[in-house]
Amino acid sequence: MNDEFKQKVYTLIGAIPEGNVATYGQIAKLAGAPRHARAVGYLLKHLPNDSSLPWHRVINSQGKISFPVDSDKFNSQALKLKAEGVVSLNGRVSLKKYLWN
DNA sequence: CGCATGACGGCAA
DNA sequence: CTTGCCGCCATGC
Repeated sequence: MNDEFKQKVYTLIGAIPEGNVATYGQIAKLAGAPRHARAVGYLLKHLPNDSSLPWHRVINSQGKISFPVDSDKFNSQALKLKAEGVVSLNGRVSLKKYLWN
């Protein structure tokens, strides 16, 4: 994985305004690598704790959080999204909230 | 180099 | 709406 890709992904995620969300696929595509949705997931997973990126605004194409519904990760992300006005009933996000569609 | 894994995506049943 | 399967790709062993 090249730095170029990383940088773009980080930039794109950082560019997501509050109240909006984007999917892994969209991020990957806009980063110039259409089939790298999983690579994006990899990057987020290995994100440094001190990173200020709004990773919680990145969800999967099903409009849901990519974590088991009862996990801690899920709860924390759902909480953040809720705090930003993104309706996430049982992990679901309104389609209107997507930034790039 | 081969094989398994995963914060994914799309499609069929 | 729920499952299952398969394609895709970076990583780690």
